[in-house]
Parts: sequence; C-alpha cells; structure tokens
Amino acid sequence: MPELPEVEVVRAGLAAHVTGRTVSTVEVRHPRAIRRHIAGERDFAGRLAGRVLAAARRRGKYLWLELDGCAPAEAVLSHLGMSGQLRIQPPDAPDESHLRVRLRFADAASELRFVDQRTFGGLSVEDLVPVDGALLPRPVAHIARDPLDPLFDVEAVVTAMRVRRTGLKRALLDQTLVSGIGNIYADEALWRARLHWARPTAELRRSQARAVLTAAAEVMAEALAAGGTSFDALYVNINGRSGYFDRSLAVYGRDGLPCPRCGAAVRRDSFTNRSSYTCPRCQPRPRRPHP
DNA sequence: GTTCGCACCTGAGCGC
DNA sequence: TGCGCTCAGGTGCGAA
Repeated sequence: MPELPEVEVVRAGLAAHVTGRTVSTVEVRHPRAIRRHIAGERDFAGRLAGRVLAAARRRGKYLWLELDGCAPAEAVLSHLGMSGQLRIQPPDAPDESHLRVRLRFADAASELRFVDQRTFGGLSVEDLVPVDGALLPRPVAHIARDPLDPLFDVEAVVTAMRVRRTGLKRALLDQTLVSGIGNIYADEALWRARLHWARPTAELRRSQARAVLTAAAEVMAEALAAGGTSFDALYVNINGRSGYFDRSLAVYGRDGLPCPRCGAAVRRDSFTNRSSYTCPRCQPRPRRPHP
C-alpha cells in the first residue's frame, strides 16, 4: 500500500517528468476516481485542459500538482488510497485494466495515467489555501506535517499525543496528529521503539512518545532511500510488489516468524478490523491497555 | 469536542 | 470447476 515513502517517490517522479507541461485533454474512465471533485467529470476535465502543471508537492500521503496562471491558486490533488498508481506512459502503450483517468499533454510525448484497482484513491481540482505558512489544497488543510517534513515539530506532537485519550497506534494513524504513517510503518515504528500498540497515549513518558516518532521517521527514511531506486523515466512507480517487498520489515506480516531482535514468534492481533503485528517479548502488552 | 466503528472497493486465497 | 467467504487497509462520515 502506498504510504509516505512511496508517495514521495511518486512526487519526485512527477516533479521530474510532468512539471512545466501543458495538459491538452483529460479522459475520465471511471467516475469514482474523481468522486471528490463535486462538480463532476466535465468540470474536472475543463479545469485542467490548457493548464500548465507548475510543481509537484506532498503532505503526508496527499500529493498535488499546482496549476499555473490561475487566481485563486489551484492544484490537481491526488490520493493513491490503497492501490493507486500515477504512471507516465507512451501514448501508444496499452491501457491498464484499471486505468481510471488519463491526462494527455500538448507535447504528446507521454501521458499521465491514474491507475487504481480498488478505487479508494482519486483526483480532484482544489483551491489552495494558506495554512500554517504553507499553501495547501483545501481538503488537506487539516493534515498534520509528516515526520520527514523539515518543519515537523516532534516536541509539539509529543505534547499533543499525550493529551489524547486513545491507544498509541490509533494516535500514530491519526493524520491530524502526525501524517504519512500507515498500518505498516506504525507497526515497524512501534517495534523499533519497543512499545505495544495498545499503550494509552496519556500514560506515555515524553521520551517514549519521542522514541516512536523518531523510529517512524527512521523507518520511512530508510524505505524512501530504498524505494527511490526503482524509478525510471516512463514509470512513476507505485508498484506495490516491487516497492513493498524490498523493504526490510521486522514484524509486519510476519505472524509466527521470529522477531529479528530476540527470536520470539511475532504475534498478530486484530486492531480496528485490521491487523497489528508485535513481538510479545520486546513489546509487552500494557497492564491497562487502551480498550 | 473527542473518540470510535463502519462503509467504501476489488482481487487473491482458501475451503467446500 | 465454481461458489461463497475472508482478508487486505486509508479515509470520511455519522454515531456515541
């Protein structure tokens, strides 16, 4: 699944290969892919045609391409959801089976395709609004900075986290508190910090909260460094298979396998209709877990 | 105001 | 072979 490192790889690819290019036409192949663009398909296509893609930006798992020469400032916003890909393809390349949106460019050198099997992701054109010194698409205004953001304030997040009355993993997945962390990196960060996912945030020491946030930054930076090598000129990569399995995951998806640190069998728990993986020895369950 | 649970969605894997 | 069920999980929204 695309999490922060994968989205950053895509952003860098788009910055290199589509910025400065003029959109000629837009083809929406599946309406659900632009469901967040309330005005509909024709408006979506009309607002992009003839526009220059000026810059590729990201916050957390949201990605957007700023549009040149408009007031108020606008951008085409993308979230990859669970299975989304943004691909740069030659115009004569066969359509992918889950191709949802196609952007053609005036130079006709290549086209940008939004491919999404499960259609949890999508595109929309949004106004940019000033938030905390940054210019963000309106639906992203509530998203916190991510641990790789140079302006990420770890001490402020530690304070905010300890005010919450919830479990630690739930807090890590709350994009309004800290963005970019999904189920995989949450489990990996918790393992590195030796903390159980059910620890009540209100009972964490500052050093523990700081440790798990630092671990999240480390594991995502390592994944980004690894993922950055799979990019080439014709493929803006969110390739779940190659990017995903190349990572060195300590616990995620390793139910029953030995913990790389102590050798105890990794355990899978149910967590809000999904899974959490922990080492029962390195990450002991708290005496009073958050329910 | 804060926290939680569920729907959304498709394909792989599995048991029968 | 085919059917039905479970699982995967980020986000937004309504309920508590």
